[in-house]
Amino acid sequence: MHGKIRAVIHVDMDAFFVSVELKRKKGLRGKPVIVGGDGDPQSRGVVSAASYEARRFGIHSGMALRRAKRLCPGAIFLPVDYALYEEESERFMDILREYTDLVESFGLDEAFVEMRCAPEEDPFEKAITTARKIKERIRCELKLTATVGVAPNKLLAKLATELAKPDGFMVIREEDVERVLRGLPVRKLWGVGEKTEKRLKFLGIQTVGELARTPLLHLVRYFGRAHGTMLHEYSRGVDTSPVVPFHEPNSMSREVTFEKDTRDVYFIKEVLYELTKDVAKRLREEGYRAKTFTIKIRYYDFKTITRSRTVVTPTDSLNDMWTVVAELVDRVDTTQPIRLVGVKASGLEKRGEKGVQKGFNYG
DNA sequence: TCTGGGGTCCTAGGACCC
DNA sequence: TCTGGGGTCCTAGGACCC
Repeated sequence: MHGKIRAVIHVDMDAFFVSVELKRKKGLRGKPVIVGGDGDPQSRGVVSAASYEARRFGIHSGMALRRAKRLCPGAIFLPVDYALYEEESERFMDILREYTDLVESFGLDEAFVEMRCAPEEDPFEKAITTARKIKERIRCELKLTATVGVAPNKLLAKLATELAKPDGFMVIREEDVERVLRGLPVRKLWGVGEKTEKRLKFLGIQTVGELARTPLLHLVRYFGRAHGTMLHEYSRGVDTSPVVPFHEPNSMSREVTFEKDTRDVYFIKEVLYELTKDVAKRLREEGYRAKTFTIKIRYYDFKTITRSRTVVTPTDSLNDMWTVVAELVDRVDTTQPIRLVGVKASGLEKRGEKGVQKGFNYG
């Protein structure tokens, strides 16, 4: 017994931040352009997006700007302009929402789309037709290119765009799944990052096909229940997660890396106060209260610690929050140079909604 | 080489309760 | 005197994603 075949579309904008910048700086087309940090390649920051010309030098997102500069001294570095990309992202999402309300944004430049389908319709054919229209409208109306994937679930739709980039279109049907996954390096699978790739390699597992042949019990033993089960399912192309248009936030945070490491406690407290202020402001703007507060400290050697405290009554008051945060700061070692500090509010509760009554007995 | 900032989810141990 | 099992919450750390 299985449900109706689904068809999920994944849309992924190509080199989004860079492409948006090129719309207002047409002279930079065809050049190695890098968007990241404050635009100064000597500052502490990373690449947020690189043009395909820059990628040819081995530059990719997440790379330190200093290193990118070394790899490609002639590259043009631009500061991140979130407000601009958000605006463009809105236009992108608006196009998608014209076809269905089942649009799940995933960052500014990606989204999953699922069509509602009448019983007599073929969801795959409907999705493919829609996907083509979407790609064309992004090209015409936004003057940007996107890669679009269509597959039976989110996992495979995202994999399709990954394989078809840039400016691509790829369909993975149920009958293609085994063939597509078999020879793929495990790193291409959603949820397999650097660490998991290393551990799998150590176990002699390099391809998704090999992963699929590994017994579930084996994987659970090595990676824990959740992760092991996930690896087992994903290696077979199995993913039942729905397209969810809206997620309630679980946390709100602000953090900042200093240009130079510091041991100045007063300075650290000042910065944390500003970050706390920002988080408090956001909580109030969006109508949440939080009951757990966490500070994060990253030392010069990248060792990172967190200290948190949960209060009984959720709050959005700066005074309450700062009282907790200041107390947490006193619990950390400030004799070693610090490169980053952060503040996080979690355990969020929508303002006006009382917490669920504890011990209430239904039925 | 030298590693952002904003998130998500999971694990593991201890406290506490029934 | 010794021994349960299940559940939830809290804290700290870690992997992963864009």
